Amino acid sequence: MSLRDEELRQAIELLFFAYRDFTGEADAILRDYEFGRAHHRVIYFIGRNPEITVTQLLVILKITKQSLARVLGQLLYEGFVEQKTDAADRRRRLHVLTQKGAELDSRLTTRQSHRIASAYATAGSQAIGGFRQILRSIINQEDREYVDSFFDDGLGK
Amino acid sequence: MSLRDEELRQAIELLFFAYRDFTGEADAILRDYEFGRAHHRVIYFIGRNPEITVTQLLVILKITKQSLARVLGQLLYEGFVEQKTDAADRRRRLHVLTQKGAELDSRLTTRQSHRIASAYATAGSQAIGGFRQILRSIINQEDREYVDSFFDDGLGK
DNA sequence: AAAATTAAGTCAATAATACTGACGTATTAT
DNA sequence: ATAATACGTCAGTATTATTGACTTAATTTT
Repeated sequence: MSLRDEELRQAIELLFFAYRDFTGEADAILRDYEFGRAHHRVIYFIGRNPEITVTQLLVILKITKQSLARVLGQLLYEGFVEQKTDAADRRRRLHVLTQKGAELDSRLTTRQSHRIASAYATAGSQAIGGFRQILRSIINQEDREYVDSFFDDGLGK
Repeated sequence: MSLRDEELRQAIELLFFAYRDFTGEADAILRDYEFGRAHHRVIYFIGRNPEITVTQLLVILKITKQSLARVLGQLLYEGFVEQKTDAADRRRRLHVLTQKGAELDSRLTTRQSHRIASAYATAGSQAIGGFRQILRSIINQEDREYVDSFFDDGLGK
């Protein structure tokens, strides 16, 4: 195996282990609520994009409507998410986190943020820039647009 | 939301999208074989660690024996993986890829490597270093040992 | 040599997450 | 009026994973 292949295999493994450990901590919290990773993603993206519609969630999450329906239905029923009709287009349902939902989002995100923050803390701003740049390059063009929407205007929405 | 929170949320999203798109391409190939991501991981780690035992696979993959049994059984049955008894300890089964398995591994890994290679190509060695350093920090202590075993001796095994 | 441990394989029952494909209804756009 | 969009829901299925228990074979410990 060439040095180059070895380098690339290492990157593959770094991504595998980092992603697994990164999500593992949140998974453990979710078990208390009898939620899975799918619930986490829905909560996360509603928290990140208040008043997001069903269609927008489907685009971001790239899951089928049926998968989303199950998860979103539970979150609505259990009061983590609230739905309201868009006054401008009454076909649309706008989704926001309730206080309960925001608390869970915060609990989950805090853990993951700490993990990132610790990694950032021991690294310089150059390393952080490299991390971000390379991850961004790995992402498909289509998804990059979403990511960039936060990158561009700094503080996001 | 503070600038710091925004920065950390961006990192969370970078990881989410990068990992999804990174695995998505391989998933598409696997569908042709009626295999899932679990099969990919088993093939990958057998390819990376020839003569690996069942127990070692369980430690790396952190799945249950039953989950592994199903996937590994299929791979053995369909001739992607071969098993031989360890002469030194005849309880152990050593696993290696067959030529067929090595070909699939190569097909999958080549795609993912290209994605990484493109990302690396436009970045400098500093950025690559930052990427690796931060991903490594995100990984749990226990798993870091495995990753480091390849880092340390440069070319690995 | 007997007892304990380890490695592997297998059983049954279950859960979470996702899929395909279709259909109905309300609302908005053409 | 007709077409398109947004949402919700149906039925049926697949994949990946879980827990917990048990057996067999081989090795290590006492």
